[in-house]
Amino acid sequence: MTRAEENYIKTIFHLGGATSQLISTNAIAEEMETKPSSVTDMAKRLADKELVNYVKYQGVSLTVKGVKTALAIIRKHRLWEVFLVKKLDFTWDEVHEVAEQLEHIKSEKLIDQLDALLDFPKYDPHGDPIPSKTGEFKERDKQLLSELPVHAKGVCVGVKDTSSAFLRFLDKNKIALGHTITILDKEDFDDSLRIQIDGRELQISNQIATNLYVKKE
Amino acid sequence: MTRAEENYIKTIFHLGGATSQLISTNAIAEEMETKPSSVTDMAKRLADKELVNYVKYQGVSLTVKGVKTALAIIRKHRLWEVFLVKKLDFTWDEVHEVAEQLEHIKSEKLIDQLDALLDFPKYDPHGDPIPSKTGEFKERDKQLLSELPVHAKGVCVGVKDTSSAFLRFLDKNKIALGHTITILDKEDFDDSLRIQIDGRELQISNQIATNLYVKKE
DNA sequence: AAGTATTTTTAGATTTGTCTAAAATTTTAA
DNA sequence: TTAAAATTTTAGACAAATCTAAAAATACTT
Repeated sequence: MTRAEENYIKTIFHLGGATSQLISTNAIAEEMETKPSSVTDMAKRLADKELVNYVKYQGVSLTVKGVKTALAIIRKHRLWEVFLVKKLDFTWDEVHEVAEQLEHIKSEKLIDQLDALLDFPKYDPHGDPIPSKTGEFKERDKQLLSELPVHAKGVCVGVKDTSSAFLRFLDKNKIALGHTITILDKEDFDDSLRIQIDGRELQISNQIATNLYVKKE
Repeated sequence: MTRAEENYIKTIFHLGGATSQLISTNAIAEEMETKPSSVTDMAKRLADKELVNYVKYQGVSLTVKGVKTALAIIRKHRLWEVFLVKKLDFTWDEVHEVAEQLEHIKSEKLIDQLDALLDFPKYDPHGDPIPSKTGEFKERDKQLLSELPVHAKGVCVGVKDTSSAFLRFLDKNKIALGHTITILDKEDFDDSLRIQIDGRELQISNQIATNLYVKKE
């Protein structure tokens, strides 16, 4: 498996998951910041290797083998993210770029031992679940903060947007995974929220609330 | 810098160090298990980037910039080796292959933090010195065990051959870095040695003795 | 010093992954 | 339902890194 192939597989999983829904070459090209014609070329190569089903003019979906491959890469990516934050004091907005490189390192022992060093973490620094060695992968029970009714309480368990800008905003406002958030009030006009977190009161925009995952209490 | 370029720079340093001695394309090809014609191509590319001096039909040597690059890669390689052994329980014969991959990861913060996590180690698991961030690099004062006279004492500080076969031999015979070795006797016929190590007596061949570095006491 | 052997380079081909521009197909919409 | 718009594929080109086979340069040897 080449690095490029791995990146395509990961992107296809990101866009379509394990479903058989066909993902267009255009969508993949957009996500990977490349051209549709390049995607077509790669789609054929991946189909030859039985990692994807490719239907001309329709798109691609991952085969069982492709899903397995994708989960292995995601497992590596997220374990490395945990390592960077827990052991090397990276902030959660710094990890992605380096993990993108580390995820391609080939060594089963390396990943198994890293998993052990980190105490077999279940979630990465953004709250996303880490697939097990065998590819088990349970999406956490969660919902967007914006979907909670007034007076409801939830524990912050993840972020949808993982951009540096958003993550740094959260750091600046001391909003971190594990914190309990209570919705004090909703503003109909702009859908902004008044929340309580960590004993503080905060006014947050709808854009923030639609990118924060919470687990209802 | 591409991965291939980095590997060439590393090999040239390995064969010629920081000297201006020209290394033949043949020697490089042999070391890298590739063809001399491929080395010629790369030599031109590296010369374009001012990483090597290339003299047609004579060979290449590293420029100052090339040496700096080589030391940065070696620093990364050796720090990762320490990490694998100290944190992930790799044995010293398992680290090379994985470190070959990890040494190409690009992130200054990653290496700085890794260095700190490992407590700023001075030597890698094979006893080779780790260049500092600024490229400082002092070869340890050492000599081959085979060069020691009878009754001399030395501390084991490194290995010349880093093959799995040799390293596993050392493990099996409980010869490790830091152990004190005393030469009890030399056999003229085959240059084998009778040594004392860790309270035990051991007969070792000349081939072993010419691949073990000690620091005379 | 000339001729052979060795080393090194050049020329041309291959693979991977990418691109642009043009052709083919599918979708949308009047 | 047919023309226009959008999407997707093909064709041809390019760069990196490699190879083989042949040519060129250097080194050895008598």
